[in-house]
Amino acid sequence: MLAIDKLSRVPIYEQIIEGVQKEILLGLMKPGDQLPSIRELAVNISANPNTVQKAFIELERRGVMVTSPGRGCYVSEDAPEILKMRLKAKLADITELSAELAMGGVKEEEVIEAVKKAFYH
Amino acid sequence: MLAIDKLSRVPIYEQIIEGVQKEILLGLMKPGDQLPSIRELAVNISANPNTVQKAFIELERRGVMVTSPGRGCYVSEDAPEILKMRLKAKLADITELSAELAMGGVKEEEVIEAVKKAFYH
Amino acid sequence: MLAIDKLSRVPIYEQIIEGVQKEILLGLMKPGDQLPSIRELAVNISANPNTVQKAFIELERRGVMVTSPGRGCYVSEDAPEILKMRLKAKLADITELSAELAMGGVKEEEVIEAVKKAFYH
Amino acid sequence: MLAIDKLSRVPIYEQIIEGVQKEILLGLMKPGDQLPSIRELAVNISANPNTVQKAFIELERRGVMVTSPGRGCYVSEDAPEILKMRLKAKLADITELSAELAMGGVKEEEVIEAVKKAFYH
DNA sequence: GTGGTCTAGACCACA
DNA sequence: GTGGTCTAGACCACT
Repeated sequence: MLAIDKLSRVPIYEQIIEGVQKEILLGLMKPGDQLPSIRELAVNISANPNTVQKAFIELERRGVMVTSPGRGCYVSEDAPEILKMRLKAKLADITELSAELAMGGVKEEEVIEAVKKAFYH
Repeated sequence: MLAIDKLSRVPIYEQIIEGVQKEILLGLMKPGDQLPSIRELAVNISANPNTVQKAFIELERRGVMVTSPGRGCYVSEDAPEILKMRLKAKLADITELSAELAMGGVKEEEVIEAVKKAFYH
Repeated sequence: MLAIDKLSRVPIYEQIIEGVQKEILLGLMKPGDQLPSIRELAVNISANPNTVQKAFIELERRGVMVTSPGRGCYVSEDAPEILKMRLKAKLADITELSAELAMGGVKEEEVIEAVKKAFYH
Repeated sequence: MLAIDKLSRVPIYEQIIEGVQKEILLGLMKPGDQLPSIRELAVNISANPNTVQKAFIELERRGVMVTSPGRGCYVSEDAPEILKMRLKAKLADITELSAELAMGGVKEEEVIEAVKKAFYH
């Protein structure tokens, strides 16, 4: 069940996207699994079906799910691979953030420390 | 001179804030230095004065600049220190991003590698 | 045996129609041949009988098959001829698509090349 | 001014996409040009702003336009090139359609004739 | 039941 | 003024 924070500045539809992707990455959902229907999920998180659909459209665009009108939405075969690729692309964000910190005089050790905190936790 | 990308999705006023802070962090502007006037800067980057003012108000709120009504805006004495504090707070972002990568199976070494790229570059 | 892609955005009933017509055009089914029963086909492609029936109704409407209540469905005598007529109507689609390409500056030779690829292949 | 057929089975938002792309391909709109605002266009074609936005989101995803929140939407620099690439990709559709016709016994000359009709018209 | 499209109308942040 | 998000509720085609 997705955790949605309606007060967050992060749009609901993005939270849905992140939530679904996380479930797949964690193996809670596997390729071929059927996702909850748009209406059902909308009720569950008390959001509007249009908002859920917006998230699903983006997930399909990313190749993470396939939707078959009239039948439902399914986790795509390539979903895990695609998501791992997307994650690796985020390493560039780490580099960018680090560069910003480096520019401001933060020591390399401090940054690496911050990274390790995530892994030994 | 600030580099503003008008087609970016990053709000212009944020780009101004970031730009000014960067100049201070790099030592291009020092405490006591006078900033360009709102109208002057607005013309330079062909933006709306209201937009520039919004950025200046936020910079003052952060304690990075002080406004002396009728005389202009100046980099505050504590600006460099304040900005370095703000930077360190971003270490939490690094940890958060790393945790996300860790969850997806990215190896710690890969993340540290990405950090080092920023420092040995 | 019909090949149905349940994840396709093409409605299943259309896939059935296309599949049957293709078999007739290829001569795999001839006028007078009996088609599988609705229930049988539904089981074979694991689809809903209603879906199969919808396809059969349309095939009958097109004059490609005839239903003999209680005895089954058969390929009509005129099926091959009717299907060839329908195919020729698709030449208009080719013209329309070509016009679109022409408008965008694609050379006539390139389009003809694309056509030949289908015939010398 | 875009021509929208509300009775068409083609969704309005797709008609908008096609219409905008056509204007760019024909050179009626050039890179850097500002598109009508979502609300303005919605009024012009008497459609809902949400519908127009759906079209614009897709156009941006294709790299044909860039949108700058608060400022408006602009034809991207690469728009003409991108659209020409997309057109060439449609040559595959021509081949596919031709293959279907070939399978049904349509002569190559007839298909080429249909292509020429689009160019000598 | 499912997803796909559309309308009407609201509120927000940004320029 | 602009675009971005969201809700409520409708109608359609497909299964």
